[in-house]
Amino acid sequence: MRKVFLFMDTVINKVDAKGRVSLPSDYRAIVKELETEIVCYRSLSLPCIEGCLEETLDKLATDIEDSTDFFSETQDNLTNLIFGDAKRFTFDSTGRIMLSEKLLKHAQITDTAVFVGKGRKFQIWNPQNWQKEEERIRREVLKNRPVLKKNKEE
Amino acid sequence: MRKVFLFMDTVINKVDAKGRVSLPSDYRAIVKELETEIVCYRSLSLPCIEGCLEETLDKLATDIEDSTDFFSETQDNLTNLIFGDAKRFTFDSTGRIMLSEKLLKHAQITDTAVFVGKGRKFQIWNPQNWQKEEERIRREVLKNRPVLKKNKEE
DNA sequence: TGGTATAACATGGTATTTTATGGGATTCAA
DNA sequence: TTGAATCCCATAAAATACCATGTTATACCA
Repeated sequence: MRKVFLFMDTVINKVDAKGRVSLPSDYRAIVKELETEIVCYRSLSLPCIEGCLEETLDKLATDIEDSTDFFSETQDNLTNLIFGDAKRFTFDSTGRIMLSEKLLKHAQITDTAVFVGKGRKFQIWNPQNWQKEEERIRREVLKNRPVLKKNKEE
Repeated sequence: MRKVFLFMDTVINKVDAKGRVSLPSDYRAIVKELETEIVCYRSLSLPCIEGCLEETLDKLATDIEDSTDFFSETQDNLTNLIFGDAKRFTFDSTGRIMLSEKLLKHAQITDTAVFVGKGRKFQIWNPQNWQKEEERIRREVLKNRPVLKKNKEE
């Protein structure tokens, strides 16, 4: 039994006419072992789909409760945006999930999708968009390398 | 049960046409005893593959979560770069892992690879590149030797 | 200490399994 | 009843497990 569960790697899969995509087998293994489900929602800031385990969203709910006021507009807005958008996605016997029109449109995905591991989360991108975004991030992080180091060493 | 786990030594192994390489047996022993897995990714600054234990990356994920905000751009950038590139590598009954095209290309490895221990991490190099890098490092350390000594004795 | 037996290892090759993906059948709901 | 969602089957390719062999390192004994 493994001890660590991380979404990793970058894999490109096809999206068929019905909107079906194979979830990367590594991701499936995590879902199965933890006996949980995948949840997907539109990224708040980027043109991509974001996914995580149900547990992770549960933790987020707690964090939002703890860090914002029950009656605050912030809490209202956040919870509406996130949980109003999120949805469970179970995969079939061949390992595919069916992404909704809403999600596909937001990420501008048509016939190909890129899964990008983010540790506790992952993202699903249009391949061209992801390529641009990756280049942007590399430039950004290399420029600010001291920041990365600082975080690591603390 | 041993108390110390360090990747050490420098081992040269062949890479076959499928990209298979024997993981040094010492490394395998660590993975087995800790009941964990190896994770590899492209070095951010050098033309080599870097590897560590899954636990190490898990700790990093936790550190990033703790030191940056769930919605922050910093967290986004970092996790994309690190976990998007990293991948689990399990070895078969004969002790081999299968390196991906992406990794081999980044490290300019074709038919031979050098494993270099780095303590908690290790690196995999193209033999010629490693030779040059080692010479560079030796020169560098000799140049700064007084500083090194000073630190030790204080 | 020297020599031999034994075990571990690296590595080439092959067999088996898993995975991605297209297509069709069945079920469900509006 | 029609469109959509779910399930099931088929297939090719890729990943993985397994087997065999020569070599090196280790353990053992005289």
